[in-house]
Amino acid sequence: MKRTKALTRGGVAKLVGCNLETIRYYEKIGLIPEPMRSAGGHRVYDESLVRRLKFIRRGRELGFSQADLRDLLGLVDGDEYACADVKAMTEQHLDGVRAKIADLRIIEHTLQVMVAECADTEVPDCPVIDALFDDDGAGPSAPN
Amino acid sequence: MKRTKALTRGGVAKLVGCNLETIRYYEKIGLIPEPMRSAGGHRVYDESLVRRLKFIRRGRELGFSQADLRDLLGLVDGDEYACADVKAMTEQHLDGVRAKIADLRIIEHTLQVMVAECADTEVPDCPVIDALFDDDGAGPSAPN
DNA sequence: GCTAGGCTCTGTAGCAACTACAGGTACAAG
DNA sequence: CTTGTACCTGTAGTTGCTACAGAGCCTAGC
Repeated sequence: MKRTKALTRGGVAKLVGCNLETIRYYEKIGLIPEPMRSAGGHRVYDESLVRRLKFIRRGRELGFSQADLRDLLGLVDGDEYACADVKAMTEQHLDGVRAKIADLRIIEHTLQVMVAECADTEVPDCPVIDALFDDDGAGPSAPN
Repeated sequence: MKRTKALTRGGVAKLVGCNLETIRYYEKIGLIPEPMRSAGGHRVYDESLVRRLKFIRRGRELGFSQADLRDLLGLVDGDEYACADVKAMTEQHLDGVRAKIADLRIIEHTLQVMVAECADTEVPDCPVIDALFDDDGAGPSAPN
């Protein structure tokens, strides 16, 4: 009893919840394998690809880069992946996330101070503009 | 007494602390005006451009997009800018920064839990991988 | 069986925000 | 006057997608 009813790209996109072009893109960059084709050349997917795509999308949601995911999937694709490796990668990624949060908090604070200085009166100079012109080094380590 | 000793692009880059190609790029996208040229075609800058570039770099450090900066600079370039507008833009940006922080904190928490579940023993399944395969909706609103 | 429409195919270009390179020219120091 | 550095131009690469055009497939209704 095969219930797989020939998943199309659009169907997969709907199941996974991503843009259908994203699937072709992931194929191009090698995150997912090239699927079977119908007689007319249309892609035909199976459940395992949906699973893989969900893994990728979830990883992306959590901020893993394509390179990270390539590594993680490489481990998963192996017969037996090293749990310690996965943990190490995740911890490293976690460090990156924390660094980003720290940077953003500095930015938040700086912006907050800038806004707070605005008296909303008709002062000749805008404190926000002044703050932008004066580079007093309250910037994060790596912007964006 | 003019002390402006014909700033070159490299000199400006050094003063501002950015890549020299960035300057040409900002010129291309219209964030800075096209400068004077020497007889041989080399760009010649003055102090006002350095000031403008520092403004842009500082804004970028604080996470303002090019579009934001275009708007801010548009206000500054006007004879008299509306302080309230600047404040509104900054507040809006601040909201965005806070949203990003909130998202990253969710990610941080999720990753932390994933890592914590790793017992570092030889369990057959890796909890991190499992967590990535199971999409239980602990993702942020806007990834990246 | 046939047709209309919707889906999918391909390659390519675009977004942000830069960075880097190649091949050629200007300029400044010695 | 030569040499070496800095600059000039256009273009391509980065990450992570998204959108388009023009063609071809596929299927549901008749």
